[in-house]
Amino acid sequence: MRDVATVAGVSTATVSKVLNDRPDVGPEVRQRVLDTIGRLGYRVNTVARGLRSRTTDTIAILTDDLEGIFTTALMRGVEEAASAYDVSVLLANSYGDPEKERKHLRRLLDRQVDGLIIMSGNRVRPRSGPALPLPDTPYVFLYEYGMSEPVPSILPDDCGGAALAAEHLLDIGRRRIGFINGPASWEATADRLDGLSATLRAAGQPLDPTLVHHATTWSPEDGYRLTDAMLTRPDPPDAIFCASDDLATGALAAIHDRDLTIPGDVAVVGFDDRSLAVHQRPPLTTVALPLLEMGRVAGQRLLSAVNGADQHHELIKVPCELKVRASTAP
Amino acid sequence: MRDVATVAGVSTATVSKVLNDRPDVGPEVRQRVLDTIGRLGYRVNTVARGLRSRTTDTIAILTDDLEGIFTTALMRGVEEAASAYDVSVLLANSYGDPEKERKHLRRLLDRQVDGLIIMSGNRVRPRSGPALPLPDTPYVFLYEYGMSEPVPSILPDDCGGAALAAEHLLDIGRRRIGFINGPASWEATADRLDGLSATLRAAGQPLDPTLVHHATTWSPEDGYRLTDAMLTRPDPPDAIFCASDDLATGALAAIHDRDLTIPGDVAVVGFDDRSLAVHQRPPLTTVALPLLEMGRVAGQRLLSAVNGADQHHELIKVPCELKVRASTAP
DNA sequence: CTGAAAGCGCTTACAG
DNA sequence: CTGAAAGCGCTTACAG
Repeated sequence: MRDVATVAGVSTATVSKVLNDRPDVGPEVRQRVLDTIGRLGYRVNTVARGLRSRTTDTIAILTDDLEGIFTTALMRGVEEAASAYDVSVLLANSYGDPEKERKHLRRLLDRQVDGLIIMSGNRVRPRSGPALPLPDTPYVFLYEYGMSEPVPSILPDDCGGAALAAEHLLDIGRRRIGFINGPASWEATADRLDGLSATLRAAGQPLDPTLVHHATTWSPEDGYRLTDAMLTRPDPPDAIFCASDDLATGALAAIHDRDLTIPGDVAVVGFDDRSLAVHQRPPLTTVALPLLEMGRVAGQRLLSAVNGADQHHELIKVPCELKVRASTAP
Repeated sequence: MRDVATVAGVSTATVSKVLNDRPDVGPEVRQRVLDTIGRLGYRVNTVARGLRSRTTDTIAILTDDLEGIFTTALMRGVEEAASAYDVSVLLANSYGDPEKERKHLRRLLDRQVDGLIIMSGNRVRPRSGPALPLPDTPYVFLYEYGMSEPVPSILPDDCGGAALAAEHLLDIGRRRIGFINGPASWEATADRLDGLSATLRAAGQPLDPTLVHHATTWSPEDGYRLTDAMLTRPDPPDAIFCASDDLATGALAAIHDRDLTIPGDVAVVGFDDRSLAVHQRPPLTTVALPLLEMGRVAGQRLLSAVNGADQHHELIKVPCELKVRASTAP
């Protein structure tokens, strides 16, 4: 920078002003400085800038599960939002261990990160506050939520997603809708049941409680078993909504094995929109978790907090999207 | 830091020495400083340290595919290695776009990262050098390789992995081994064929060329089709090795559908060890890609380069591991 | 063994 | 509109 100043015949203060697009620089001086910077290939030292300006243009993702099936899509959303503002993203993995979380937080604070995204790669559930108090550093929760911390939590709208599935099944004329829910220990399952049941009730087609099952695992095997059981009834369902694509995969197999047609005899809708959904035979209609968008929202909310926006306790539910495929569309 | 110095009655230079475990501090002074640091809850400012010491204890992962199926495991390995040395990891996603890669590199260099891991989340293949010359910043390639850059590339040992599968099948007495390879445009497929064929030849049981197939996609459907074709032969194989778990999934289904037993009539081995492998019926024996270990090795090699170790052009092949499950073990 | 001084590369009041 | 000066919070020769 001193070199640039010397060559351009100005002070380093002026170079700095040009670099930071300050208005108080004359146009011809600005141009001269810009030219010199280009000619010399000068690049700002972000570390020095950070020391002086007390802001590092860096945020961190602290996750409990770097290998969760939803982690990458969430991270990509965050990275996208951050990159758009020339903010870099640090990655830290706590493995869900509070001790590791504390160590990472300490390191990240030492590094003067501007903000933190505390993220689960796993499932929506409440969690306690950060393992270290963060009085001066904004943060948000992503795909999990705080109970009382004065920050937003970014979540999928599971209830609304299930409602989309319900409306779609009603639209295509289904009247007996079976529901295979996931393990009750997953909070999202309650929301998905609520969305389905409220929508059907509002349409005057209340859910038959004997057609509602809680699987004990998310596996295709459970989906198969529960679907098969429903198909043996004298009054089998004409549609089955599954709370995950894995369950739905099992449902498809069970329907096939009984030589029923999909969606002719039984329509099937999944949840999540994992990559396997589109590869089913027939391709599976499913409710897509808005992971990318959730990541983006988390990044944007965090960055506005970094820039001084107020934060308060808040659950932000990002809408899901229905992907209609052949398992409901003949 | 000045506060600590004042309270402990020493100079900031001494505090710094204590912080950095320099030997030239008296034991009682050291203890006094340590106590004061604890009492005041002092934390070093990494940014200031970085400015002065010209090292940031930060490396970056620059990937072309943040959502690749192998990305998270690779990243976790890198994160683990870095964390062990108290080094932080920045994440950047180029989407495989050289222009984006250049932009990210520029930003990362401005941030004075100590080193870079240039990673594919996709597949092994050669690539050109970094989109920006990196004269002063060490880097390594991960899950892809440079043609001539003087740096190591960390890759899976596909050839050795296929050899493991071959040895295992010979061990359990199989003599007619079919091979369903992936699309030839993936470099790894050549290595996997080599490993299989060399091992069988060495054992005096050369591969029957009519039992070697190149699928056009990695999909279960292709695995099904090619397996089914082999099973209609008068001399069907007693084992099928597939170059991916997805292909193997199709193979399992085809064998089932012909009412043959696994592994009794036909043993099946996959490749990759994706999570679906263990959930097959029967659970699938497969060659595990050493993703975690590859990430670790990449991190360690990079960090030793950061610490001054010499680098040269080198392909580091990390051994795969055979996971024996019920599809070969009765 | 300890400390005074310089300096890493910037930005920011402030004076002119 | 431009620049001299101070300072962000550390570390590092160097002197004692």
